[in-house]
Amino acid sequence: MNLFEEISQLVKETLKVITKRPESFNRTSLEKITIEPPRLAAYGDMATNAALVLTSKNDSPRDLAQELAIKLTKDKRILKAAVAGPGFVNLKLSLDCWHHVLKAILSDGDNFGRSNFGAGKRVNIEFVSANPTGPLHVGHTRGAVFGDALGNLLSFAGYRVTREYYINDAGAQIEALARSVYFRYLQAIGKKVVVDDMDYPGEYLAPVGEALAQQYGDKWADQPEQVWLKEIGDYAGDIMMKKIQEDLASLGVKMDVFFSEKSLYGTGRIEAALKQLQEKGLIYEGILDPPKGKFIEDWERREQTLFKSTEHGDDVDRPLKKSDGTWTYFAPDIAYHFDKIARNFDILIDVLGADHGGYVKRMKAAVSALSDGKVSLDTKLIQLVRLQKNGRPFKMSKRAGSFVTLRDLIETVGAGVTRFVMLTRKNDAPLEFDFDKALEQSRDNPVFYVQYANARVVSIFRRAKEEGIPITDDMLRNADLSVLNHEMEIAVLRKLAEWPRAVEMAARSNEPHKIAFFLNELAGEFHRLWNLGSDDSNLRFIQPNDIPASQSKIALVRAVSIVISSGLGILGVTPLQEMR
RNA sequence: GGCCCCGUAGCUCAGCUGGAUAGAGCGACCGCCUCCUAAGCGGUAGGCCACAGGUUCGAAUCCUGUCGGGGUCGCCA
Repeated sequence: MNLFEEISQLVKETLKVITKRPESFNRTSLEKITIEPPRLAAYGDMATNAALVLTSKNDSPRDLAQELAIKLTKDKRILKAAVAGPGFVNLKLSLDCWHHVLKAILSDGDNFGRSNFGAGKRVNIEFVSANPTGPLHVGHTRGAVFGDALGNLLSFAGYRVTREYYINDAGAQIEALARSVYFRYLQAIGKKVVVDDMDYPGEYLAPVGEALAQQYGDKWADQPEQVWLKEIGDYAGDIMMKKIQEDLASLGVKMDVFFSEKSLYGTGRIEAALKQLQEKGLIYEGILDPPKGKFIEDWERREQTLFKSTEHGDDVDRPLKKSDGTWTYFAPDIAYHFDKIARNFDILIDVLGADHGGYVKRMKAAVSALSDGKVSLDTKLIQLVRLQKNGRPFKMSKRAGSFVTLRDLIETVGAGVTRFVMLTRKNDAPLEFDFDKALEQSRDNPVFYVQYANARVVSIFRRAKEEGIPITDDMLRNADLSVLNHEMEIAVLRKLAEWPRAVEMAARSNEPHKIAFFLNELAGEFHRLWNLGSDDSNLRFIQPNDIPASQSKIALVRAVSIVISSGLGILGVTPLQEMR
C-alpha cells in the first residue's frame, strides 16, 4: 500500500484521457511529474506539478490544471481538487480514502512500507574496514552505524544486501602492531624496556603481550625481528579482529563477509586483477609529477607502475607499486573490488572515513574499468564525530593511546542511543555527539522524543487491556473508522501514509538519516494529537463506555506503533516499552 | 596550487530527482495539567538561504566564479 503511488497512477491515467497532445507525453516529462505533500497543510493533502511539467511553451498551465482538477474529482478518493499558484493542482482526499489507508497499514503490519523499489538487485556494502590494530573508536562507530542502517534500509526497500568488512591485515600497520605487542611481551616477561616510540601505545595491547608470555615464555626474548614479526603480527591481528567483532556485536552490527587483504597476497589474485587492466591498456610504466603547491622533502623522480585512472575520470594516474617494489594499498584494493565484481553484485557501496575523500575517484575509476562500466560504485564519506561532554570537547588521539572507544559509548549511553544519535545527521556533515544531550529526556533529544511516543503508544495498549477493551489485530482491522474524522487524526494518518514514500526517498539517495527525521516528525504528530486529548476528551484514544469508538482510535495508535517499530528497526534501535 | 565536502534563524540542523508565503528543535517571550505519562503541547519573535553571475515559466536546490571553514594530495591505510 503506497498512497502516493496510487494517486500518482490516477493522475497519470487521467492525463492520458484528457490530453489533446499525446506527443508531448514523452517519458522524461512523465517522470518529472511529482505527487508530494504540499508545503503548507492548508493547501490540501497532496499536490501535483503535472500541468506545469506537461504544458508546452505557448499554452497556459492553468488551463490544463483546471481540466485535470475537474476530471480528478470524479474519482471517489478525491474530495476536492483545486488549481493554485502557477498551475499546481492541490488535492484533498476523502475521509474514506484515509480510512482505507489505515486499514491497509493494519493488514500490512510489519510489511507496510516495504517495497520492491530495489527489484532484488544485489548490493554490497563495505563498511568499518578498520585496521585490526586496536579497538573501534567513535569514528568507526559512526561508519558502522551508518553502514548497518543503510543495509537495513536497502533490504526494506527490496534490495538483496551483503554487509562486508575488508580486513587490512597485510600492510605495514600489522608489522607496527607486532612491534608494539613485542614491547608488551618483553614487559610481561619482566624485561626492562623503554617505551617511548610505540606505534600503538594503548594499554589494550598489554594483555596481548601477557598472553604471549603465558604461551611462549621467554622464547622470543632475545630474538631478532624477523624471527617473530610475522607470527606475532598474525597472532595480535587475530585477537584485535575478535575484539572488533565483539564491539560490532555489542552495537548490533553483524557482517555477512569478512574479507582478508592477506588472502590476496601470494595467491596471484592481485596480479590477476591487474592483468585485466593491463589487457585494457590501462597499466604503464611512467613518471608522476610531484603534487603542485605541496612541498615534499624527499621527492624523487622515479619511474613506477601506474594505473591510467585518468581514462575513467580521475585527475592523475595512480601508482600501484612502492619504491621498494611492494604493492601500494591501492593494488590489493583493486583486486578486492575485482573480487566483488566477480561475485555478481549490481551495486557496490563503500562507506569510508572523510579522510579517504582523495581515494574515491581512483577507486571508482578502477571499478568502472574492471566492470566495463556495468557495476556502479557509490562511496559514502562519513564525516568526523566531535565528542562533547559538559559542553567541553574532548580529543581522540590514537598515538597517545587515549581515545574514546565504541565500548565507551555503549557503556555510557547504550547501543540504541548511540545508533539513533549518529543517524540524526547526514553522513557528509560533521556530527556533534554530546554525551549529556544523548541521555537527556527532553524534546531536544530526538532519541528520547521518538521513544517517548512509542512508550505512550504502549501505555495506551496497556490501559485498553485494563479497561477491558479488546484490541486484537483482527478487531482493530474491522473497527468502524468513521469516528476518526478530526483534522489532527487525519494529520497523523497523512504522516503515516508518507512512510512508504519516505523509505523510497531514503533508499534512493542512500541516506538513512531521512528515516530518523521522519520518525521525529511522526512522533511530533502523535504527541500533538495526544495533547489535544486534554482539551477535548473526544480525542482521547480510550473512550470510557464506548468500546467501538475506542477500538477505532486505538487502530490509529496501532498504526503509529507499526511505523515507529519499522523505522526504529531500520535504524537498528529497539523500541522502548516505557520510559524510566 | 589540484581534488572532495561544507556555508540556511542567536545556536544545532532539515529542506525530497528545481515548484507556491524557506521549516524544526534549542535559547527568548506568552500560554495549557481535576483530564490516556506536562519527560508533553499551543502561540509570538527571529532569514539578502556566504557573495556575484548564468540556465529556467520558476533556483536554497542545477552550472560558473569569488570568499570563508574542513579534509586530502607517490614510497600511510
